[in-house]
Amino acid sequence: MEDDAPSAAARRSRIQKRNRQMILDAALEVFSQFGFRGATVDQIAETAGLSKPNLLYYFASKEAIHRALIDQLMQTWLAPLHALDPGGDPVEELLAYVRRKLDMARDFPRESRLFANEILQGAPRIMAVLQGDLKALVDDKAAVIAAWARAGRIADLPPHHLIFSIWALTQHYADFDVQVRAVLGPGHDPFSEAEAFLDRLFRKLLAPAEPASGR
Amino acid sequence: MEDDAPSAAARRSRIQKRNRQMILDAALEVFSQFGFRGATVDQIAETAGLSKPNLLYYFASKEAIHRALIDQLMQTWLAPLHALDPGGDPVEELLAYVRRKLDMARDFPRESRLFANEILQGAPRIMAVLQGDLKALVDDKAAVIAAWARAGRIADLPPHHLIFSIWALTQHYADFDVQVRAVLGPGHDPFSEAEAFLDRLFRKLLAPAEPASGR
DNA sequence: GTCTATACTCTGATAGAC
DNA sequence: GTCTATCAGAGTATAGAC
Repeated sequence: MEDDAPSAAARRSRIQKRNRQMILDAALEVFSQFGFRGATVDQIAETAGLSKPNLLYYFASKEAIHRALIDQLMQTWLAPLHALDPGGDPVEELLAYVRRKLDMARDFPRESRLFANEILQGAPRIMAVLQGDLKALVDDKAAVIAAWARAGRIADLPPHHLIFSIWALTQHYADFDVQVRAVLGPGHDPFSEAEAFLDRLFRKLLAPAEPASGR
Repeated sequence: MEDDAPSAAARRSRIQKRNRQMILDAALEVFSQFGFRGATVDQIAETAGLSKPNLLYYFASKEAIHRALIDQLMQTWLAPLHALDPGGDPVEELLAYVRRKLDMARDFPRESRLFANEILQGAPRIMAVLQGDLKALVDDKAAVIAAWARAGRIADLPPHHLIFSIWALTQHYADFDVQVRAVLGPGHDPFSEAEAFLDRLFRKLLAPAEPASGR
């Protein structure tokens, strides 16, 4: 994506790696808040503590920084869903997935907002991934969930929309963080409250209509 | 917010009103996609079919257009929650609220994205509303929901987070529309599927632990 | 590798003719 | 009310000294 065979990353000095990482971190901060067009190289450079030309020594263009960030993001973004184990206990597997997604929202809110910004703008730079890798992964896991439902091990819900609901509910706490905090007021810990709430929500939602084992 | 007592709007000619509305519509299109900073006056003017100076004849600045849009938005944004009737049937009232919000997401996706963009950017222009009117309204309705829960008429869930979940799940279909469609693939109607799914989801979630009337 | 200086384009906004 | 022309400033990116 950026250089030739012997790997550009491998040839980088320690200071280069550190600066690249500082730039990417600063860019994440700025892009996630203002979107691609709303962000400026100046702002990123200042946040990174570098001069603008120096920043552009590391990345050829604003576009290149954004691409690097998005590429890096998409790799980790799909990981939690990937980990959904068809062999595990259905309810616990799905609840664990919810927890992983909520952990990501708490620990990487900027990544979540970067993604949200990209989608809001019509996903110009990641449409291919959405229609390709993401769709394939979701279809795959949706089939697993559908099989669980057919076996009566979880409620019979449309698997794709079930996955959407997990995304929506977890990412909301990252993307709409300021609104959540404004409405809750002080003295709340949104994410720990969300963890308990979402656990109850999905436990109740996923419970099969006729319990396999019951009271 | 913009002129003096005898109401600026009342004095406007038909053509002025029409142009103002065209500008606001174009601005909604552009701001909702790119956010405040990412949008350009040029782009709005072109979308509206006006020259840039002509557009700036109607609105003093880019900021003024955005403010007009946001003011207009916040009025309608709170209406669906306002309509939640403490005297109605709890489950049906909440399901009707979900349906209203989903209808808004389907019919006014740009408004939803404008709001999302504003929140993602830290809500600089609407923080006061969030902490003021919105919080007051949510606190009020949360008390209603809490009372329903205490009476055993719905499940005992944290009311604020229940409201957040309604926002998250409905707005997701507007804000992340391109992702939803990319993942579902062709031949789907996301909103009608969502309507059925969310109805089931909240019906199941809200069902009280021990049914008041039942089999 | 990093900086200063600068080229050049885009953007918000205004002046002034019609 | 609408347009052409234009300004000042911000924006991306590059040249070239160190």
